[in-house]
Amino acid sequence: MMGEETPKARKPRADQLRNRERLLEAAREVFRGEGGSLEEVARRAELGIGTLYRHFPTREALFQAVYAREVEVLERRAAEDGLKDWMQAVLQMMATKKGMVAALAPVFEPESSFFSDQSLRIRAAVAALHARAVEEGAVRPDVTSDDLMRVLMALGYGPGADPARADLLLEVFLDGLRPR
Amino acid sequence: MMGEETPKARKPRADQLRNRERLLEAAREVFRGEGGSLEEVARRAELGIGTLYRHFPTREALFQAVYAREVEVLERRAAEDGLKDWMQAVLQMMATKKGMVAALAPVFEPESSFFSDQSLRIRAAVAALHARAVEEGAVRPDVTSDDLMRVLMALGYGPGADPARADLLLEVFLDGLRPR
Amino acid sequence: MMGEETPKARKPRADQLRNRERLLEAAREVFRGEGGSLEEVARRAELGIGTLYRHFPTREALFQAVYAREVEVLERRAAEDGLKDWMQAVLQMMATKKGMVAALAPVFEPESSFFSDQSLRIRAAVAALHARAVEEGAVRPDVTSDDLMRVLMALGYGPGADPARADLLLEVFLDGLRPR
Amino acid sequence: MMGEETPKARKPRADQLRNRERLLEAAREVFRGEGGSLEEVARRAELGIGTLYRHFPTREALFQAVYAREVEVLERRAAEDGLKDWMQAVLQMMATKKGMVAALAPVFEPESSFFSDQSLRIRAAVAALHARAVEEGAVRPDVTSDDLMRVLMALGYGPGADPARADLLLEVFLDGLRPR
DNA sequence: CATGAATGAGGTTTCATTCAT
DNA sequence: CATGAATGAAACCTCATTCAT
Repeated sequence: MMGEETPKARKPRADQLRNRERLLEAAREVFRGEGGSLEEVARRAELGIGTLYRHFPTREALFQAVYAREVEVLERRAAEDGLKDWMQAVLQMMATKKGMVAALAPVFEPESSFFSDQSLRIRAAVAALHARAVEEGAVRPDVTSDDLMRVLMALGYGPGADPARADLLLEVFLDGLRPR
Repeated sequence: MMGEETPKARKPRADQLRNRERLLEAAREVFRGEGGSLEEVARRAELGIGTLYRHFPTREALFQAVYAREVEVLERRAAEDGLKDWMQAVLQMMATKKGMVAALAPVFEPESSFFSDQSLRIRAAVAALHARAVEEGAVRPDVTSDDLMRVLMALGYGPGADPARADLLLEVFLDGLRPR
Repeated sequence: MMGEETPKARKPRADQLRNRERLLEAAREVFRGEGGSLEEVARRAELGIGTLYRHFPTREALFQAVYAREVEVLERRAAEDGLKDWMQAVLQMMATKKGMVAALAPVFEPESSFFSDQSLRIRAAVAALHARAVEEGAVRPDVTSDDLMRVLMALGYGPGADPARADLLLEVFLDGLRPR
Repeated sequence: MMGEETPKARKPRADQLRNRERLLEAAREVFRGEGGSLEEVARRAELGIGTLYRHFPTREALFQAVYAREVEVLERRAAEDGLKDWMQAVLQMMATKKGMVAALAPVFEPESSFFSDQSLRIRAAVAALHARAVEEGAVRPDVTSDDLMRVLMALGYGPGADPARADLLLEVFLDGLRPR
């Protein structure tokens, strides 16, 4: 398979990391478009399917690896920003790095327990943000931190989501969030 | 297969329509629950797979037909209800008739041009609702009618959407929607 | 796939039974030789893999179907013959109809509960044979009816089994079986 | 991988043998339990798969090597024991060291010519045992030494074989073996 | 018209084997 | 020599679609 593209050249061992990157990059591209077979990921990375499986023994594992990094960034920013800034930043990232979006979706589906690690971490981060905002009176107390995530996911990812409108709708929502 | 149920009677005409209905109903049920093969649809409709294909020559065709149905209901209600009532009703329907949700998603994806007919009709309906609401001062004029659809999709369908929270979040949005 | 062999000819519906037979025959041949993929069975039957799966939705189902018939024959004869005659007959069948042999193996593996139906039936038949033989004083009472089956399996199927020797060894066993 | 266990030492020679042993031991364990990939063998031996292949260039080669080992033991005992003791011992070994059983099976399949070396040796050993037993009048002369092997294989390995019953059935057989 | 058997492409996964390091 | 990453053939299974009856 590879042989057809580089008849003689044999990939050296040190390329392992490189291959991993290739697979992740390919996976990012493929997962973007709803669906996508692992075979396609391998093909796009110009690697054998076996290689993919060596690096990521299950579909889930690949998924997680693709998105782990994105989630980390979000988590970090949650610690630094205020609620509004953070939400705006998230929308921004969603607009530009489409990969992250797909990443977050499963995180907030309670069923998917295998994402628990990342899920827990980011939820904790958002919970802190939320708590601060409630204290400051910027958020009605009957709206939970999970609600905030939901809205974010929806605005950035839901069907019909449009980055160009997301900011405005976020503002609308934040306006509505203030306790009456 | 069907022959066993209607041993003698060779119904001529109305059965056609009946079958179409059965198929649509079955498709709705099957598409609801994440996936489902056409074979399963046919089985549930107690019809042969061949019959399904006579009525709907591709999977897409069946999808569209199912979706047309739901959209009509929404359209009708849009003419009767006020904005808030309508939105609540839509959320309600989303919560109970999961099929509709899946149906609507493509409507707001601009790429899917084959849905254009229904898409245009419901958009027109919502536009009317929106116009009234803006006139009444219930909606900031910089929020478009498509934005309203987005919000609905988001609350009812987006990742992590939870019917139990949707009503509250809709209220928050509507609060935020009022011109300052 | 079939098309390549019979470019125009389309198999008529009535061939369904024929196909079933073809699959069973192919399975018998393939299963004979330790292992064998379902794909190979389909290939040998000159049918698509999908067809195989339509007829036998699981590997187990195919297995059972292949051997159900053989077991029936054994069962019938058990009712008619005496112990020695029956055992000789079984060895005879094992020697000629290799399929049956493979059939019986799982029957006497206690783990495979899915064969329980056939397993139970034939065991019952042998138990009756055994009971009669014990009464007649032809079989030591500490040898069970399952033991008898074991011996048969061993002589007819075990590694190195040789039909040409089986009769003699059976005789040896029967001699040994007499209560001292 | 191994490097981590032996950080500095570059053992020159004896390690080779050691590795071979480790691989054989691991293979024995793995082959025991129905299947098992070569990768698993290597892992269990705490060696690289490449190393495995250096020692045993094909799966078959490994199999044979494992088998040779077991057969040697049997051969040695055949020289020391009497027939009954030896047969009991074999059954004993079969019950505890399942690996050996799988190993022996091919020996008595006349098709597998590659096992000929070991096959010949053990056959010779059994032939000697058999000859002695015939002389002593313990074995009907029309029963061959291969027959003895067959029975043994079958009782210990055939379908439905049960170590708990094997001893009794062996006794039955030996009883039957006595010339009338 | 209705039926459902047949098809095979395509997805997932495993594993023996090769080869650069 | 030892290593293990890479490979891809091959197994398993599902499902949209076609077509003879």
